[in-house]
Amino acid sequence: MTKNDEFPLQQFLPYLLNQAAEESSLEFQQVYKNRYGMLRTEWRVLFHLGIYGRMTAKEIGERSKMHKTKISRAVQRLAERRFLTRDQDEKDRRLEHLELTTAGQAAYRDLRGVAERYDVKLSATLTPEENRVLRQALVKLARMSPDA
Amino acid sequence: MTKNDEFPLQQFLPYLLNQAAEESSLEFQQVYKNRYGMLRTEWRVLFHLGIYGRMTAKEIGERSKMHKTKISRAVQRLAERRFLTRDQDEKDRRLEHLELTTAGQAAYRDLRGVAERYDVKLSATLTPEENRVLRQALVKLARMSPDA
DNA sequence: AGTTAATGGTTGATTTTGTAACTAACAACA
DNA sequence: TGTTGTTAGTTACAAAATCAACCATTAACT
Repeated sequence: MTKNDEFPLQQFLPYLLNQAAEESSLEFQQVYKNRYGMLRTEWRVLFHLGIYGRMTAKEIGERSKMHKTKISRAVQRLAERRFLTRDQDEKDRRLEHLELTTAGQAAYRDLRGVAERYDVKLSATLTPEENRVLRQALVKLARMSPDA
Repeated sequence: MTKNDEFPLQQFLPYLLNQAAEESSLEFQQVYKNRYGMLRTEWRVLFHLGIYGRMTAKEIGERSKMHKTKISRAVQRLAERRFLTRDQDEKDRRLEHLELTTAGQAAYRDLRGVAERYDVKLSATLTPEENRVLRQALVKLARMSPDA
């Protein structure tokens, strides 16, 4: 009783996207986890600060679409480990400007290198067309602006 | 001090894939969560049984790449809610054959309809080329066989 | 048969996430 | 000034995922 023609689960986009996302994240995850004890939210915050420089938790939330509690906890852990500093805004004391420490910048540069090489490796499994169209389609699905 | 040219985070495949996966899963998640109180692992198990019929937890794990503890707990919850039955194999008493109940089949058919319509909706935001190439590339990245 | 290894599946402890309620600060406006 | 509403960020508690250790059973090998 093999009735495998009922629904193409492997073609269902949310399923397919999750499978591909999980699988393609594994190797990079090993690195930021083993090398710096970071979680996914933490490398994301780290990268935002590394790329865009000094910014507030709110701004990170707007760019990354992560929930503010995730960001709050990631910032806490990164601050404990001295990867970033928190600096209260003088005019609006609700705001905290976050900035990478030297150690944070070093970790960022290191992981950025890993990410760059890993992305090249992943891209190599796809044709040029697949690479181009894939990224384009993903951006649409994530409803993100292509640059940002 | 805006130094946003350092690393194209939005082009980093694991990041992009996760963003797209999360975003594109939200709407479907609302349905299986609100309508049946299911978790992601649970609808996945339900679908596997709905599509392929009677099978064991191990077989589900091989197809879905979910960890066995996730599957074990999903099966428990689905069994409690009478969406599936567990039937011990006579020859190898370690094995349990799982099968959807009538209620489980009804839930599967309902959710499958939702999934089909949702997939059409998602596809509609992409061009035909994007749809074709996207799925093709995702299958490669997920290291899955296209049909299954 | 008896011992050891491997397998299918479960459980418990810990970590991580999600949700909602919360605090402190600011804004708007009477 | 006082009241009400927002906003940035935190915290508390429940829900869920992770990881390793664990049974029970079967397989493999002597």
